Amino acid sequence: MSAYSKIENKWRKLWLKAGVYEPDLKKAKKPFYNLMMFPYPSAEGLHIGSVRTFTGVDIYGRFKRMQGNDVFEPIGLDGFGINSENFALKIGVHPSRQAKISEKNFYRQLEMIGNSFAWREKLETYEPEYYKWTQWVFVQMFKKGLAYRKRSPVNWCPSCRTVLADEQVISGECERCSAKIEKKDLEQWFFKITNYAERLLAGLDKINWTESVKTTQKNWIGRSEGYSLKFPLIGIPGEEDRKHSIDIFTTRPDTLFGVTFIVISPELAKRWINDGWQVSGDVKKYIAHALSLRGNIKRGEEEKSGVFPGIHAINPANQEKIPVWISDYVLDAYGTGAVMAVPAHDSRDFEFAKKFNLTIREVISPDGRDHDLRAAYTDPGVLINSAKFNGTNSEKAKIEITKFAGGDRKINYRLRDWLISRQRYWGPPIPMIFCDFCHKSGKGERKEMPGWHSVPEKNLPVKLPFIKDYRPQGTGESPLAKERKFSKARCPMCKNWARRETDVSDTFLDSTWYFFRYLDTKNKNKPFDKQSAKKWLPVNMYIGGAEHSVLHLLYSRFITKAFFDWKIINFDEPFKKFRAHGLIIKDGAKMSKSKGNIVNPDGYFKDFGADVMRIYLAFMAPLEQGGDFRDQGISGIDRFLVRVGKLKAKLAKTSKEGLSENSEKLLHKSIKKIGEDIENLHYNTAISQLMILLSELEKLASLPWHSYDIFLKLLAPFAPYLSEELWQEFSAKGGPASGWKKQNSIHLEPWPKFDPKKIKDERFKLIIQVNGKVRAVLDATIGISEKAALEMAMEDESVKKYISSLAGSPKKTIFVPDKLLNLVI
RNA sequence: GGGCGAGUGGCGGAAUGGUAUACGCGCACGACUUAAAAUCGUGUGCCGAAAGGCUUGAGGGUUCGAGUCCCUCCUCGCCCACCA
Repeated sequence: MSAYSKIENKWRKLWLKAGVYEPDLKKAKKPFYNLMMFPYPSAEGLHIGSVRTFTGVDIYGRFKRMQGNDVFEPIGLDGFGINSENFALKIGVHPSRQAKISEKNFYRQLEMIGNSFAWREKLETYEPEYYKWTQWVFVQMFKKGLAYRKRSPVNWCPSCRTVLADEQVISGECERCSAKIEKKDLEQWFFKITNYAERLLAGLDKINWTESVKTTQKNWIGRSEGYSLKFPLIGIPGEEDRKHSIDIFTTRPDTLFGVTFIVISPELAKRWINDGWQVSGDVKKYIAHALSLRGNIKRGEEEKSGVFPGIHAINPANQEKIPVWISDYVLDAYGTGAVMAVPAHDSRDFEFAKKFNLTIREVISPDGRDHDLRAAYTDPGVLINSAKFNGTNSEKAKIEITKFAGGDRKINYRLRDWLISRQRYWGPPIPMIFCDFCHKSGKGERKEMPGWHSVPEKNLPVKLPFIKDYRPQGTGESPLAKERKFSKARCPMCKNWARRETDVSDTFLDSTWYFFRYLDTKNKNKPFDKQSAKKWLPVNMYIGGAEHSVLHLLYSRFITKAFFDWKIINFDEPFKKFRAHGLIIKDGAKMSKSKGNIVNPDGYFKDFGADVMRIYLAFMAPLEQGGDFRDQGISGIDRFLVRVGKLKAKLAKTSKEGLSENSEKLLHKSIKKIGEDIENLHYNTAISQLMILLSELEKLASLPWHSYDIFLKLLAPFAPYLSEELWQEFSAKGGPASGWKKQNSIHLEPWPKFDPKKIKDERFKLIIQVNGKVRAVLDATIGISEKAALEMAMEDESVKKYISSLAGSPKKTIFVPDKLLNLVI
C-alpha cells in the first residue's frame, strides 16, 4: 500500500459523487471533446503502455478543463470481436460471461489510474443497447446502397475460421493469430468504401493529424494516375462474340511499343472459363494451383510461374500479334486483373520473359542507343524502336501514345471495399433477412438485390442469442446458422417464412461510431442526439495507436462522411486533431501474452500510488515517443512528491508576502513553459520545469501564498490526488471534506496566467566567440549595442589571449542582439 | 523492394541555426547516525596533473557558427509489399 491510497480513495469517491468530471452535455458553453481510443478488454487487463497513454490523454484533458473548457473525457469498452472470443475459447468460458469478468477488471484499473472520466456515459459495444445502433448503421448503409453482397475471392483465416478484411491481413497473415491467409470464393457483405476514396484522400488535407498516419492512409488508398488501354483479343474459342478486347491499366503508356505479351490473373482466367472459355487440362491445373497458393506466397522469393493458354492479343500501337499468358504475379484485385507486359522496362515482366523466353524489346533508352539489357530499365529516357515516336522524351510520350492507341486517362485506387461479414459468434448479428419468395419474384428493398430485406428499425436489436457451442464452424457459416430458432424469421415484406443472415459484423464496425454514442448513451430512440453531435463534434483531440491508421481511423472517417451525406451531421471529418502515442515495449519487444513480457500496472500503482505512476510514465519521454519500459527512476518521482508535501510547512504567516524578483520571474516563466509543453504533449519537460520550480520554492525561508497556490495548480493535471488534497488544506474555500462541493475542486480552478512583463530579463549572458568557438560568457544588459559589446569583449582577458595567439585583429564581427558576438579573425 | 521515423553521457532523455549533455535515475565523496536506511550537500561526457584539447552513428557540404539545414552511407524501429 502506498502512502497515498487513503487520499486517493477519498477523492475518487468525492469527485464521482459531485460529478466533477461530468460536463453538461446539453448546455456546456465551451465544449471540448477529449477522446482516447477505447480499449478492447483483453483478459490480461491494461498493460503499462495503455496506462501511459490513458494518463497522458488525461493530463491534456485536465489542462484543457482548467483553461475553462467543458471537457468531456468518456470511456468504454470495445468488447465484441474475434480477439475476445478467441480468448474465451481458449479458457473455456463463454464470451458473454468472460466479458463481464474483463469488464469488472478493466473498470477497476481505469478507476485506479486517476483519470477524469465521465463515468456516467460509459458504454460497452457488446451491450444490446449499443449494438442495436451498430445494426442500425448497417441498415442505413444497406438502404443508401453502400452495403452490398458479392461473391468473390476473400481472405479466409483457417485458424479463426472466418473471412477478414484486407486491412486485417498483414503480409499474407491473419492480424490476430498470424495464420497464413487462404483465398476462398464466398458470398459476403461489403461496404462501398471505395466510393469515398477520393474524399477520404482529399479530407486528409484539412485535418491536423500526425503526418505519418496521414501518409499511411494515403498509401493505403493508393491513388495512381495512369491510363487505360484496350488490346483486341483473338482466338478465344467460343468467345469471339463477346470478348473482343481486354482492358489494362498502366502508368507507362510510353513503353507501349515494348509490349511483347499480356498477362492475366488466374482469377480473371477462371471467370472467363466460367463464361465458357475452353482451355486444356494443364491450364486448368495451373489456375487451380495458383489460386490455392494465393495469400500463401513468400514475397519476393518465389520464382515466376505461368502458363500460355494459346490465345493472342493485338498491340494497338504496332498491330503486332502478342501472346496472352496467365500468371499469379498479376493481382486480380488491382486495376483490371490484366497487365500489358513490358519486359525491357519492368522488373517483374523482365523476370517472366527470361523464364519463358519471351521477346524483350527496349523502347526507352537513357542515351538514345540500344543496349544489351541485363535488367529492366525503369527510369525515364528517350523513345527508341517506337516508330514515329522515336526520339521523344518518355514523359511527353505518355499522353501522345495513349491518344495514338485510342486509350484514356484513368485513375486507379488500391483501396478495396470493406468486407463486413464474419463467420463468428461474438459480434452483432448482421440485421438482414433473405426471403426466397421475394427473391423468386424479383422483389426486395433494393432492386439490384432481390430477396434481401433489412430488419425494420422497430425490431432492432437483433439480439445475439446465447448459444452453448459458439465455436467457429469452418464451413463458411457462422455457428449461429445452426440455431434454427434464430435463423428462422418472417419476411418483413411478404410475411412468409424467410432466413435470417447468420454472420455477424466485423468488430471494426462497432468502433467506427462509438464517439457519437458517448454523447447520448441512454437514448432509446436514436443512435445519438443531433444537437449534441453538433455541439461536441468533431472530436477536438483524439489520441491512440498508429496501428489503427488503416483500420479504425479510416473506417471512422468513412462512416462520418456517410453520415454527412445522409444529413444527420454537419461535418465530414470525425477527428479534428489526432496524435499517435508512442509504443511502450519491454525488453526490445512488443508486449504480448505469448512473449510473456506484459507489464501489469497494478503492483506499481499499489506500491507507489497513482500520482507517482502518472508522473513517472509522463516523465519517461514525450507522449508521442515510445520506448522500452524500465522502472528505474520511480524513486525520483516519489521523492519529488514527498518534497511537494513538505512545502506547506514553509507557508508564510500572512497572504501579504511576495516573492523576490528573480523567484517571481521563474514562477512566471514556469507557467508559460508548462502550459506550452502540455499543449505539445511534452510532459517530460513540463515536469522537469516543475522540479526546477520546486527547488526554487524550497530555498525560501517563507513561502508566499500565491506561489504555493500556483504551484499546486501547475501540478494538478499530473498529480490530481495530491494536488487536490494539499489545495483543500491550503484553500480557505475548502472546509471539511464532508461538506465538499464540486466548486471546491482544484481541477475546476482556472489555469494560472503568466505576466509577460514579469518574464522579461534585464540582463543576459553575452556569448563571445572567436572564430565560432566560445571563449567567454559575459554578463550584459539587454539591448546592448554591438559597439559596446565589442568593447566589453576586447577587454576580456581570455578573449585578448585568443586574439593575440591568432596574431590578428577581428576582420569581421557577427552580432546577434542579446545573444552573442562572434569575432572572425 | 517502397514509404515514414530515429541514432546525443553508464541509463531515460533536454536543446527557436547561437554556452551540447536541462531534469531525473545511477554512481562517488561528504554531513547527520553507535550503525544502516531515509534525508541533506558537493561532484559526475571523454582525454589530460594542469593549461588545454576532443565530443551528438560515419563521411562530405552550406554557414561567421550545425545535434539541428542539404547530400552520400551505416544501424535500428514501425508500416506496406509482385499495386503494373
